[in-house]
Amino acid sequence: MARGRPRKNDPDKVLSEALKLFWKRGYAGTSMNDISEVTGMAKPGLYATFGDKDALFIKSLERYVEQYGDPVRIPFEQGTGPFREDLKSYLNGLADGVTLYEQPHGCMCILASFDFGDTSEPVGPRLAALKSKGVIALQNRLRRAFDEAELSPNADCNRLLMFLNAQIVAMASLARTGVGRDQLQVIVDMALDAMPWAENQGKRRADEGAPILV
Amino acid sequence: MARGRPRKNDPDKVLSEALKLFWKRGYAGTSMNDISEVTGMAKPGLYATFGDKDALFIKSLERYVEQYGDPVRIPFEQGTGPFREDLKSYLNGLADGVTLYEQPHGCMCILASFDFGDTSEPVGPRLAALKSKGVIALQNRLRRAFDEAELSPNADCNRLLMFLNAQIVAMASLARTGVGRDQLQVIVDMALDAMPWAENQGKRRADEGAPILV
DNA sequence: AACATTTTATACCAATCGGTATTTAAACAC
DNA sequence: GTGTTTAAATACCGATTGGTATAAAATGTT
Repeated sequence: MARGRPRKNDPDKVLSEALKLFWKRGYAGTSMNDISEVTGMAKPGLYATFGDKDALFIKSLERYVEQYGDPVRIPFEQGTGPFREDLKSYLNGLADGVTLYEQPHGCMCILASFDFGDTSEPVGPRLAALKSKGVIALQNRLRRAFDEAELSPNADCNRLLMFLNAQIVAMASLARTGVGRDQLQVIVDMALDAMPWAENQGKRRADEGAPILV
Repeated sequence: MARGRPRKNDPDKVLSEALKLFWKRGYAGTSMNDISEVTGMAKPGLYATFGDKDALFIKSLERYVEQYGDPVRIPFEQGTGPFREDLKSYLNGLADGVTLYEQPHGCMCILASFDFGDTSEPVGPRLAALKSKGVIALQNRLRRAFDEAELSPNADCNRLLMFLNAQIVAMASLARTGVGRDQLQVIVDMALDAMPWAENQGKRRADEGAPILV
């Protein structure tokens, strides 16, 4: 065993609880005293273990992405199934992620983006990097689906990227403001139906022709 | 003229500048000292004129909606033109509104929703009422377009309401995180193209058939 | 000029913020 | 046992927060 007085608090658990506090109440709404009380680790211990508040917040963000984002994003990015199924799972997974865990809900990264820009040091740049992982995953999977002819030859991947990203941001934001999982399902379904699937891959409603968002 | 020492600061101008500060830096990020410094009205004057910080914030929210929301929403709700044109003007007006004025951009109501829920007194309920004005306008105009057969008979107005609201929330949130006006145009155009317009009203791209979001 | 009225300006309050110095407790090495 | 090492706990720091007591300045009224 290591020398010295043994730790009372597992830093991993402390970080996990700090994450939840920041996620729930935001950066400004969460004080180091709050974190100390909830985790049981006294303030000097927090500072010795994680650095200052900014550093703890950044570590919380990274942990958030690792714990709640990666398990949904990575299978999507590497998905081999039909793109429509991969995208469906991804969007449903995200809808779950922004509604099922903490209250109030939402995405911690988007919440943080409202407080910090993408530039203000030291949180901004780190946050921008984390957010870009999602956009890049979407971009890669979208491009692959296009190359494999799962999308219409007329599809514009850049515009679709923007559109899908918008649906994701909307779900996260709406969840934060109290909209429930069932309402997010409407967004998921409409986004899927609105995609320009290749002719032979289309699974559109059979009872009619052109209009999609019905 | 009224008795007593004349006012140095016009309360209307003070409120207008307080609004901009809250819009730019959020509730927690804006102190009464900040507002005092920027407006030139000393703190006791602020409290005597507007009440406490919550009251000033609520008045700022109402002023924001009145000054930046109503001029875009009311013409849309009462619009008599083709629905597609009214909606196009509305979405473009909102895209302008969340990018052209303050930096960082976004919608002050949605920003406030991230800090306060729709329930926490005293801001939450007032905020929910302001936000509902937008949803109700959308609902009314959508219903009218459906009744006037500008939308497909198969259209589900409740789902379309959710979808359009999502696009608006997405634009506001993305603008807050730094996305520019030109990128929001993609969302506007795609939302318009994705709507289930009635056959004779459709103004879809002529070069192809079914897929819409291209 | 003297008073009443209203708003200004200064200074101040307790509470909380992020962050730290200092002491005490609990382990291992010898 | 006596050190040494590591972490916990208490108390504290200056700065800032939302909010206010108090007094001075500027007007109209008499």
